Amino acid sequence: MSTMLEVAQKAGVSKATVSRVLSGKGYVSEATKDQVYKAIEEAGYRPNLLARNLATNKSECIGLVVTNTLYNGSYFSEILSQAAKKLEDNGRQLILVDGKHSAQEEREAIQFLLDLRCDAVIIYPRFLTIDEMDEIIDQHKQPIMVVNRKLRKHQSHCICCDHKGSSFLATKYLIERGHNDIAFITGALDSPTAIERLAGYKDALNQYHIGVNEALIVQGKWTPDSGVSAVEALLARQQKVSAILASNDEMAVGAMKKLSDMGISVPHEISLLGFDNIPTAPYLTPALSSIKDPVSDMISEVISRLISMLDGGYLSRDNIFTSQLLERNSVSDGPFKS
Amino acid sequence: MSTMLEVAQKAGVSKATVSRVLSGKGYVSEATKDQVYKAIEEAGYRPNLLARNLATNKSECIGLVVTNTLYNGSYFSEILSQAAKKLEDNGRQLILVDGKHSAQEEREAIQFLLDLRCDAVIIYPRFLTIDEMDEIIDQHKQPIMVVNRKLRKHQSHCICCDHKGSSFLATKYLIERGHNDIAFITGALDSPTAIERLAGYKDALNQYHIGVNEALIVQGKWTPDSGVSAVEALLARQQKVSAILASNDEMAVGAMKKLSDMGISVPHEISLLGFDNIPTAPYLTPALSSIKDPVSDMISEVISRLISMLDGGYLSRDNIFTSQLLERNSVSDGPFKS
DNA sequence: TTGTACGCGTTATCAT
DNA sequence: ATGATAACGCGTACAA
Repeated sequence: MSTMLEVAQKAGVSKATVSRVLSGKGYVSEATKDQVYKAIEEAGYRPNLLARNLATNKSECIGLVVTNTLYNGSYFSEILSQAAKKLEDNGRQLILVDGKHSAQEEREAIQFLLDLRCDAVIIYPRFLTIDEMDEIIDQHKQPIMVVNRKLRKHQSHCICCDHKGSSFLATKYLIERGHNDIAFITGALDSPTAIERLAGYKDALNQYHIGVNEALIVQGKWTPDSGVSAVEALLARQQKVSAILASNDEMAVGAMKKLSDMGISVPHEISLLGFDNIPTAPYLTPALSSIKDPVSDMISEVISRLISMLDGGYLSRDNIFTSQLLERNSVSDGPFKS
Repeated sequence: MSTMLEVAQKAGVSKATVSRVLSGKGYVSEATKDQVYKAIEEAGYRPNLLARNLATNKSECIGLVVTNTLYNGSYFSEILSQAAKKLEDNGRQLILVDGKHSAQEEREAIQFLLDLRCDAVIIYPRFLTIDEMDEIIDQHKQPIMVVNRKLRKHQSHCICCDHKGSSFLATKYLIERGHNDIAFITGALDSPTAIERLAGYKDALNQYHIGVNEALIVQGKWTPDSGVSAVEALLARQQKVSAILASNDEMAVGAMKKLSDMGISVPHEISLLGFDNIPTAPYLTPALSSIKDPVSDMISEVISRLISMLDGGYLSRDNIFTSQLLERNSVSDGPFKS
């Protein structure tokens, strides 16, 4: 690992000059510039980012915290893909660290990124509460953006979408197609998203004067397997069911698997809806792709915002993604039979 | 951002003492220890990792480079999940950076990680050649481990598995069930993995004296959509087909979608196999889950090795994962009908 | 047991 | 246009 000093000596100049050549800041003659470049080449020199970042207190990279329980989600790769691509265009590096599985560890992950002097950090939280995050944002100078949670205090530091509204629309869609007995598979209920989607379902039923039948609501855990179990539980309850709305695609896939094992052809005898739009799900039934995954859109938006904060001035929009997503989430018709 | 110096002053001691308290190295009396901790608390002090790493030339974290074209793969989340969990137990941080989409950029990603002084870096390469990687490993002191590629020179720095063998077994499985007209959907042929799987297919056919019919081989691109296209291409060729082997699950899913659109029930009229074992695929047909994804196993193994290199001495096993995987890849029976 | 002083590799502010 | 030199925040011999 050769240092700047070695390069300087090889080139017969001072450290300062080498630094100028590398940064492009300050005047330096073409002649010495060439010498320096040659010396860099010869020495196989690489700037030490730690030293540079220590001196400048910047790092040209932004951090992302995701709890590793979410790594399993099929849409997770989509998130990363989005984020990396967007940042790439901006010349910054995305670095991902694991939020593990507790509020404390999510906190530490954020700290780790900040301790590395990331220019900003994005968190897709799972355990931290809104108030905790508001507090964390207060305590740090670097921008900290929160995805999929509506903060109380720092509204411009978060971005979220209307899960309740989407769920409402999905339910409404089924109702309008003549379904009165719509079962609902929830996500894990420690998740705000799960709760909101459940609320949207209930709202729609109430609004159409159908009424909520608790026996039609079964608790899932976001996984395909829990979708299978959910259908089993549903059957055990002996309820009449003409449609099932699952809180995400993976559970919908599991549910469909179970139904199909029992000889029930999904697109015909029963309607089945999921959210998210994971890569392989569209091939299961067109109905599944009718609602787009909002998460990657949120990531995309948050990065745009971050970039303009870091590069441009400090404009602080309020979070407004809700209405746009609601619009997009309108359910398409598709070859649906009830 | 308070510094160590501030803490020292608050506690009425020197920087060195604070440093000792934090690191646990060297003697320090309980009394001053308490004072220091109190001062740390009051100041809300956080060690600056850049400074620390710069001074020690270590970082307690290891880097992972994955080309973002692979982010889309459904098994990608599995890789991360594995890696993060394993490292978590070891008290290290995993940081992921994007290898983007060229050899040059993969190179830069590795450099970035090294420049950050990661203790080691793992690369799941897509564009770098074996020789280039051997050279990179030569040039750096930090361990650089390569996944899914067999290096020429640094055999102990890579880990791979026998894609050809797996493919051979899968093909053999179909042959033994009476199939003589087995179509094969390749992956993108710029991928060594794709080529090896194709080779395994051909070997099996030859070994059983069935002979390779080029008209039954159709080129895919790893995606579900390309699986659909592949089946379409196959049909256009008017060949007799009783089974299809796809080079990964996503293409298998696409293929099944197409077949099912045409009214062909997959488990009955035709056999369909994929690799990988992605989360939602098992629900499509049991056949798809018959061959396990080797990638996350490789990652897991490489991390184990890395940990013993970093923590323990420098034992250098040769890469030997092949045989184990071959064993595991044996195809299960499942409700398969030909 | 604690403090001093120097080094880690850069950047940045002065002079020159 | 270029060169000293002081930060940046921390670790660590060495001395006390």
